[in-house]
Amino acid sequence: MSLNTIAQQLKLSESTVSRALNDYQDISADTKALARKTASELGYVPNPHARRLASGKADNIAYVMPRSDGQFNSSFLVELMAGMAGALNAKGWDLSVLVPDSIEEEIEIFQKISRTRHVSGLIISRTLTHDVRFKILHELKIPFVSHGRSMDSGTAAWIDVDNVTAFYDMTAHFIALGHRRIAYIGGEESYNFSTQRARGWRDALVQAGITLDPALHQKTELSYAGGAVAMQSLLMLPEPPTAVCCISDHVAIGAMRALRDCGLVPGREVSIIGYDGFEIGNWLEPPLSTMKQPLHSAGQQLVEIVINMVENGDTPENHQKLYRATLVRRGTDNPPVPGWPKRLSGSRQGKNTTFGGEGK
Amino acid sequence: MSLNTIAQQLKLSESTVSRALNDYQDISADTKALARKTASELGYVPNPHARRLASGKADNIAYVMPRSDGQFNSSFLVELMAGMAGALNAKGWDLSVLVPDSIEEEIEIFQKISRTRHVSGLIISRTLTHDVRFKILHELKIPFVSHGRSMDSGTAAWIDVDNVTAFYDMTAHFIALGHRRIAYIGGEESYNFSTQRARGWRDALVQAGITLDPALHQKTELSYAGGAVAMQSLLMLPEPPTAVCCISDHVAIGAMRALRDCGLVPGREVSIIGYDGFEIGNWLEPPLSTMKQPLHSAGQQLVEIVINMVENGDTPENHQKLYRATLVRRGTDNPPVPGWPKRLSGSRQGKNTTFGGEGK
DNA sequence: GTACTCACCGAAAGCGTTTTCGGTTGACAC
DNA sequence: GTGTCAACCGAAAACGCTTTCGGTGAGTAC
Repeated sequence: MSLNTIAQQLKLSESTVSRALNDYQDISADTKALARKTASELGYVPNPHARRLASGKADNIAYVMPRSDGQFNSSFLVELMAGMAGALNAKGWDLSVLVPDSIEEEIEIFQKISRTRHVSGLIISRTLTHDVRFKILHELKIPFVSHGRSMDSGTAAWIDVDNVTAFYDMTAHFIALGHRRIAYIGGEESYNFSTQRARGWRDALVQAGITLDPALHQKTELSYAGGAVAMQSLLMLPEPPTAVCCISDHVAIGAMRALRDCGLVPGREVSIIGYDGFEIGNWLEPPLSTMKQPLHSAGQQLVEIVINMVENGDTPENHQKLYRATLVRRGTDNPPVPGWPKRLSGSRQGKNTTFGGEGK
Repeated sequence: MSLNTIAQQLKLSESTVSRALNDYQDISADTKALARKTASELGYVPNPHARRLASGKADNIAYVMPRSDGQFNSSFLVELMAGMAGALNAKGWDLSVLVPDSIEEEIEIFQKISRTRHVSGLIISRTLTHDVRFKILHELKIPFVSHGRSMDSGTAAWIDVDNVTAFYDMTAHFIALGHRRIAYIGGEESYNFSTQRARGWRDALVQAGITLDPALHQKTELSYAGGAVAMQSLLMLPEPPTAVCCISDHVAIGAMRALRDCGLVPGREVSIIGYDGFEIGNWLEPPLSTMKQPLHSAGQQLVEIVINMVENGDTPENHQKLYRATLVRRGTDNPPVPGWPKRLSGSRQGKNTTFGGEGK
């Protein structure tokens, strides 16, 4: 079941069979056909380790799975990875995953890869606003593409959803519905997408001539609980918002809970739009409006980019692509209602003021 | 940066250095120390391909990711994979993922692995009641462990949650609350866990001397929409149930929606318990009661088992382990209320009778 | 007939390890 | 002094493939 087997059977040399199978130019068409035929008859599959050792190519790419830091629920990962695996499989490459515990460990892994080259390309995600990984990977000369930009992504390859436009659109949609007092619940500035989304929101308000109220910009933990806390703060304001842009569906779901706990109905007194397009939102009461991004194809594109960089030496800078998220209207985006806002602060109406439940 | 480099620097032979680094018995302690020291000074990392080619060992394991067939939302995968990656990393092994499109492709991959041995062990999941993979992997002599049992899992290695007991406990809990008319929403019998969970439900009812009503056993698609449809059918019964055991949190969430659409409150007229322990359930209205299983440690155990089988040749049969799911009471499990059940069939109260939304 | 080209193939040198097998020491016993 | 034995190390053969380089033979040109 090695090259040798085929070579003997065909009375050819190993090298000829090897080149025939790899479609070299200096092998006759007849020989190629013959080699391929007997190879498939014998069920020959080249030994990947030998191949990789000899060629110096690893033929696989690794995806750096975001650390589960409690900040994110990453159910979108599965779809993304399915996209990657599909595209890789078409090439016969492997997908391996790395789950570093800390940024230090992550960097160690990078250094190891750069030494042994046992991984030909890398996909990173969850980029920080300032992200050292771009510099490090560049220096180590490891081909990589990022899912998400960064201040440091410079000439690197990346694909990213257009966060600014997405939140601009979301906010503009609220404005078109008649809202004027529109809040934004986001996360720490360390995450790049967080600042971008805030910018989209701000731009739309400015564009519409609405004066910015800093109190309407909430920064919170990116979790259910974080969304709930932030919404609670908003409701305690002298003049609460009539619409809220949420950085993620999870935050939005937490915010919905805070509304209900104050006796309000999400999408009536206070409209809400989330972000991620999770299917679950469609099964809430009322169904959560959201922005959806195409994850499966994003996964595919990511690997295609890395493969191009590895095989053809493509310039990373030529692979920077922004794609667009689309609004999915469900039940929580509606025109403002009369009689709201009214002042809630002082009169604690919440039936439940602690959030987080049994948590994880 | 190869063995050779170290050998020259130390004026030793490559083979000596190799054995020193691999802790062979026939190398003096001094030499070992020396080799290790300069290896780490030079930042030497052995080339995995060469190592694997020479040793014939792959030092990695692959996880067969369930096909995304729309039947499942697999947000639990991330936690499971994080557990695997952590345990593997401790050993210096790699984790790769396979995402076959069909069972045929999956089997092809298995055969390829058995030929090239480029994967030393396998983890499969989402086992079917009758699952050919057990036989195939056994014949191909690929070390593997399954997350979930099957009728065919026989002497294979597996770890699994005790589905029967979990649903027995769930049902018994309902009975203790005073319910007598308890339904079960499950999936096709082809999934093994589906039949097991149904059995737990049935056993508890029989044990309590409650006569089984076949109409209370709903089989549906394992999705939000499936849960909604099944619950709707239950509500149309001459005598609807007062409590429902759901095979998954997703199904339970769909069922909650169907209840609300009929003007009912989940956990009041009809109690509901789901399964999976998803964090999201805590943020629904009312919060969904559920059963929780420890996924992170399951991932760890899975890889530990495979590694033991690969390295020590452990007998698979000695690695069969059942762990227990625990009830998480939140808001949807309550005693029955007076005035219910009442007959709904005929008087269509649903404000929304189509389910699925824009979903996929 | 010589020279040159071109298409095709084989020989052989890697790739960086592991692992077997044998050989060289020195110590110790008799 | 010979033999024995253990401790330690080196030589060299794998592992299965890729890739360079050179060589053969047929064809074409003159």
